[in-house]
Amino acid sequence: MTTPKNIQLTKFELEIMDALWGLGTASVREIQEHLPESRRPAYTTVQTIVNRLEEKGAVRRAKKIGNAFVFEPTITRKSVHRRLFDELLDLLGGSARPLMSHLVESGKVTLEDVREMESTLNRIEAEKAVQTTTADKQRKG
Amino acid sequence: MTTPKNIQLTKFELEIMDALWGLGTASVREIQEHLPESRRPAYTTVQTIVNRLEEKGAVRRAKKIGNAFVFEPTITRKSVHRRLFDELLDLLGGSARPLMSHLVESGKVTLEDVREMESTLNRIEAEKAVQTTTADKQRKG
DNA sequence: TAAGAAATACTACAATTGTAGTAAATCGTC
DNA sequence: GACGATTTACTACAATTGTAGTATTTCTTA
Repeated sequence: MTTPKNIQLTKFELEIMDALWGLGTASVREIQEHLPESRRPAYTTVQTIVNRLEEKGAVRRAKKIGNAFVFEPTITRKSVHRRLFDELLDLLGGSARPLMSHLVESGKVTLEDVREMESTLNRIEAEKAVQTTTADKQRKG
Repeated sequence: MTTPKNIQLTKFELEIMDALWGLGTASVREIQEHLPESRRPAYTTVQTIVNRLEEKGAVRRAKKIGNAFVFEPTITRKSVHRRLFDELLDLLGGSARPLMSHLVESGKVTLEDVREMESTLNRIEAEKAVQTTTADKQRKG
């Protein structure tokens, strides 16, 4: 990998990124218009944030159309979400349990979700087992 | 309830709160000494943060011992954690699924954890069913 | 009760963030 | 190629946050 991408994004910056991730690639104008009109900041405000995002290395100028730059994300939504998740996990003491309690208490998780989770875990376990077996064979043979 | 407790805490403020939650009740001095010595800020820095926490309504002066105030949290660790959790959930689009994927991918959740989660959910379902039945009876009776 | 220790109250200041205005460059079009 | 529209570049400023110093008050104890 080239850069560790340890980028800190503020809430507002995240919103802008979210718009950009949704659009794939966009000019400042497009980003601004893609924000919920309830609280849509001035054009130049969005411009400022996009510039800061560029400084932080979260977006880059992909090309120019007319006299406007078209920006694209240089970090994935997933990587950012994972970082946020990891940070929260860290705050909660590093253990997954409290997070799971919250999930259950929030009522946002169904039995089906959990069963899905369980089967994924089972699959992973099975894969690990296979790898172990293979390794054993190689050691022996 | 009296106050909505919609308190925004910064990372550092959270660290201070964490120390205070751990101690239960403490003076500025005690809080400072309870922080990891690797990055332990000046006494007056901690003092400033504690004052801001007081302004934000997250702590209160419980009493005075000698010439030092003893502070106590006015919000629970759990409520703050839940808020953080809800905010993250919101950022991830409000669905629990991505969070659960992250949990599995992080390798921090065991099959046992998930089974526990499942049984909790089952229990809740069962309780709901009972309540419904009771309500039915009451409607009928 | 006076001195020294400790705590508080108040002030300061730089970095970051939210928010936007203004001037200058550039583009499309008549 | 001049002009209006659009963009960008640059600047500004208040609020929040991290960080701590100094002055004043208050305790404790010799």
